[in-house]
Amino acid sequence: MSEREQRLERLNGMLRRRGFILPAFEIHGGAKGFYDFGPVGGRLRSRVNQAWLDHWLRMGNIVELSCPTVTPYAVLEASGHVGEFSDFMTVCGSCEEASRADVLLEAHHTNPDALKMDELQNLLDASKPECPACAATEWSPVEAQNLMFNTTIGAGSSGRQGFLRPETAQGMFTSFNVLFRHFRERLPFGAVQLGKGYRNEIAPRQGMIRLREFNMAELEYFIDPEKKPEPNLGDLGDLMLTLVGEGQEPSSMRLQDALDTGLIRHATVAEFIGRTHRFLEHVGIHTDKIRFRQHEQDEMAHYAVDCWDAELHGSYGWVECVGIAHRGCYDLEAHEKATGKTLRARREFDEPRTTVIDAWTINGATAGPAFKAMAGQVKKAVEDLPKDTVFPCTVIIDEGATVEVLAEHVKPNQKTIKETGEWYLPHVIEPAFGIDRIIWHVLDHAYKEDIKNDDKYVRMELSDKIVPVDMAVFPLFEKDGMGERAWAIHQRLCATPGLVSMYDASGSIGRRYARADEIGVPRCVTVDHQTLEDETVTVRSRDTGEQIRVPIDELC
RNA sequence: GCGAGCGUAGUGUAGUGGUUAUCACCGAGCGUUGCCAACGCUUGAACCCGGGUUCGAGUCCCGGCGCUCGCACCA
Repeated sequence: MSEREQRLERLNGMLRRRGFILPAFEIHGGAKGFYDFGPVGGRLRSRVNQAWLDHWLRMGNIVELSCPTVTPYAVLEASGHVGEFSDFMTVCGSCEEASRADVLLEAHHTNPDALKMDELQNLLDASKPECPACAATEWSPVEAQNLMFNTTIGAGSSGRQGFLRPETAQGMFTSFNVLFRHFRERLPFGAVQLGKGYRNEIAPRQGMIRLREFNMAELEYFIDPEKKPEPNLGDLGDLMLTLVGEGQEPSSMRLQDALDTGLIRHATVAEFIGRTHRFLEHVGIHTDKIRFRQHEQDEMAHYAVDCWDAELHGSYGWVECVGIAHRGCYDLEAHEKATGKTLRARREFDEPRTTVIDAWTINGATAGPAFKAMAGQVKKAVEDLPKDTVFPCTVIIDEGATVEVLAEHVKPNQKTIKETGEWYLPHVIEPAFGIDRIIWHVLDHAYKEDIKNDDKYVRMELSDKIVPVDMAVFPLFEKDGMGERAWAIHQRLCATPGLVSMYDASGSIGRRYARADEIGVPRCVTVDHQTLEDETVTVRSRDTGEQIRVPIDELC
């Protein structure tokens, strides 16, 4: 086993032992792809979440949403997830063998793979294929079976099919009109959401890297595709980043240069790459272990137009932890199509545009009875004819048919249309963060093994911004009133909003410092005899071991 | 999903069908100790689950679950 693998085993053991992250439901045999954040990790996770929220909310045009994790079938069908992630299954009523519905129906349809679920159901009911296992012809209702977790919304036969969401994004897209009103109809703006996402992975691996239930944090940032974003990135532009362009070797360059040379194709994408880098650095990711990699064309998800991943380097090599995707108008358009609702923003023209129409249209009173069902298409065709058309004439309508249009069917069409603006589908830039993967790398990067007295001495060099425990309070001994004094200080610290303290009185003082170092407590407060006399304590720093004496009142 | 290996206290482990399952760290209590994993005593805690073979199973067999790796899948 390599030294890297041994370190990984020691790290994993410590994370379990000290309550950072642990396999879930272990006393029942465990469940693949599910982890608990323990008594230490739970606080770490919420601190990282809060840091992430603060990071985006400071932009000033971002709001936070919280949408359900249970999502109706139709939403994810519209988004493309059902089609992209699903097979349709049905179970034999006799032998309970599961079969793919489209495969059963191959003899009854030229391309059953393309059918929607209800079409498959209808065809299955109509054609009654034989079960390949037992030749029975009774089938259970068709169900979508894929990487999304299935569930039923409501009871019994009145239940609707739904899924646990595979991403938080869709709830933000379906909320677009609410967001648009909230922001006084002015783009750009964004919505963020922190929450659980679910994917029924075939093979969860590598601990926290591939989970079935995971913490996601996504920003959907809506922009006007015709309005060029500010090409000057300001101080973000000076960030030196490791970038891996499509088909290229990694190279280090200024973010502004990457945008100016066209390596990064869109200024807002570049801006978010910079902001993402800052966030990762803020929570304690080592900047020399961050790189941004552009997706290959054939690698991009079904919705993406351009995509960069933030990859972090750790015990599992380079792992993608953030995806920054230019999704175009894919999602809003998809939900528009599926629902018939409008999900658009308004763009006012600098000058009102007037269109003068001086041509022909149909005369409804005569053309209606003459063309009946085709009248609508005839109208469209006639309105496309030039002004100098002479009737009667032959026009070609949509379906390729030709019709004879007489003079009595038409009348001159003269009008002036004034438009002050237009409705358009905004484009979306989406930074999507895998919080668990980021936390894993925060822990991996913070884990330090020093040698002390020939032993490995473990210290988590976590950022103060996200440490699970801010201070630990120790009585030198639990006697002469030192224990009571220390407990009172501990309670006072815990009563300070945003501060977490830990009390520890067991074992020698050195052992307690070691325990605190192992979970990354930045400062340890020790109550000794002098405390009882002058109300001061020693404060010892995690990374230097230095101690200073401070009055209790100045602790917080 | 397929194949291979593995599964013993909180952690790391020993255990070649036969006592009360080994050792270390660890946790808790007491004592000692005036600030960096100290020491002594006491104590806590495990054979993944289920079935089979056997007089007897941690050990052998079968199934499940979990872990690791490879392939496949996914992004």
